[in-house]
Amino acid sequence: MSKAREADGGGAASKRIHGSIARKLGVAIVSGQHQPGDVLTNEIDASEQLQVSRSVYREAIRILAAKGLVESRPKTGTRVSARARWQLLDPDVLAWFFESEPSEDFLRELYELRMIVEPAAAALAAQRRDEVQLERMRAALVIMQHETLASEAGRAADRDFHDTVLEATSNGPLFTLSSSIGAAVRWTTIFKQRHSELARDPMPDHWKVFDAIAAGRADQAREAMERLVSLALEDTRASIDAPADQV
Amino acid sequence: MSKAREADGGGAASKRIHGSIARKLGVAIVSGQHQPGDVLTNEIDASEQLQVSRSVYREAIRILAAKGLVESRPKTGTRVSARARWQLLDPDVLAWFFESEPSEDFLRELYELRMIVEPAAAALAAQRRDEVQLERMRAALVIMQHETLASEAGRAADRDFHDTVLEATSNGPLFTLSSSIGAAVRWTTIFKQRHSELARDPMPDHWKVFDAIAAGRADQAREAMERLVSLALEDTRASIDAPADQV
DNA sequence: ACCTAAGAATAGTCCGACAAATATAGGGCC
DNA sequence: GGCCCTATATTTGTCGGACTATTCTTAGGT
Repeated sequence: MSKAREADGGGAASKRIHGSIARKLGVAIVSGQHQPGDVLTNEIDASEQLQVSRSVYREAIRILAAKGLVESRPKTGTRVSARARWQLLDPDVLAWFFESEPSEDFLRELYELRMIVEPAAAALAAQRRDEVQLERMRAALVIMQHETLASEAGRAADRDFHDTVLEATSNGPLFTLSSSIGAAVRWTTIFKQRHSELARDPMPDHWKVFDAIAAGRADQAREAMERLVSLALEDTRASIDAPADQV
Repeated sequence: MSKAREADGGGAASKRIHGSIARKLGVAIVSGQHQPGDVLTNEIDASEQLQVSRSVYREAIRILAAKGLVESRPKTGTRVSARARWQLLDPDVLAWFFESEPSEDFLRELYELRMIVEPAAAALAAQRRDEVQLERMRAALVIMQHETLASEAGRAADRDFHDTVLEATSNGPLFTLSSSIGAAVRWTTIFKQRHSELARDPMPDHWKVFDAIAAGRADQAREAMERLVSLALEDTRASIDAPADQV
């Protein structure tokens, strides 16, 4: 599982060298390979081992520090920060988590967050969405229905739907969570698909959310989204507990 | 208002030069001085204007890029990203916002987020808190009661209480929001205090939340926290709408 | 036993050069 | 005349090395 993952691994962060170094170190940290408190190899040796210049290595460290994963001080060196300081909702950090088979606990916690945020967001979206957003939600669900979650296009449409709901809240900080929730949706969906197709058809739940938002019924939208997320959680949990099909 | 602000301005990020440059640019961006889409001065000229080496300037840019504020590409240069990409919940980004008088809309959005997250967190905390966390909440409230929100110690205790509630959810991603919500609490409280003391005594609301969490009553904790946040919102709104006392 | 000063290790900063990427403009071809 | 392709200029990206500032540690002095 430490093999190159093409889902997003070659994507945004790893075009430049400093980005790929940051990703490599980030994955090593969030996967527990470097524990909080551990001191990293000093810049000179580390950059030598990684075959990059010290400048590049330093820029990678700056990225990690900006996301709360490490802290640097002269003489002491660069050490992994306490987990409480990690920006777990940062899209990159989240992506790094999912590059190395996250723990079941972590998945559960993410679902818990979705369970808090998404129903409330759906309620706000029902009150504030405009026609353009509504149309985008509808289009996303249509694509999702045709393509199913087995294809990347279908999964992208799923994320697009959830993103647009967040966007329709007209709440900037809340919308920031869409990249986090989107990441959670993306990876957990892949987990589900990895096992047998015992997963239920997700479309009826999605349409109910959409209809409520379209009708402007906040409470109904909240409840529909609650059902959607909790059912998704059940499916994910089932596919984790179940003996793997193709390991 | 562009004067050095000592509340946290000289604190964590600005000891090293690259940190202070990142902060300076970050503030310029979130305050609208550089609009999304704008291209920043090229590295050579910019570092010259700022009187720092190009390496330092580049590390500052890496920090901003890690937080989603800018994107760099050869030939095109470094440009301010669309607002939707900004990691608005990052503690540093939030701090930069509050260094330059955030808009009323932004405050309202943050309260809306608190209104979604904190009641749910209180409910979870009621079910999961351990004795140590309970004791820390109690101690924080005692300090808050003695010091009042007029002193920094009192405000720190207030933040500590809210932090501990988040922590008691035993949910890592959720706890990540504590630094964001803590920042919101910190600055909005200062706003309230800036005006006349028409603010209500916040202690009864806080104690009700505490009692519910101590008793393990999830629903009661949720409702108490809902009241607490919505009353705080009212106070903040009132002190913004009211003619300023000392401008 | 405690305080103080010297030393060592590390990140931080600076500089200058070259490489890679990419948008743009210009020339050649159809 | 219009389109494609190539050359070029601009900007970030990468490199290597030197020197500085910070701070932990250790040895020495009181």
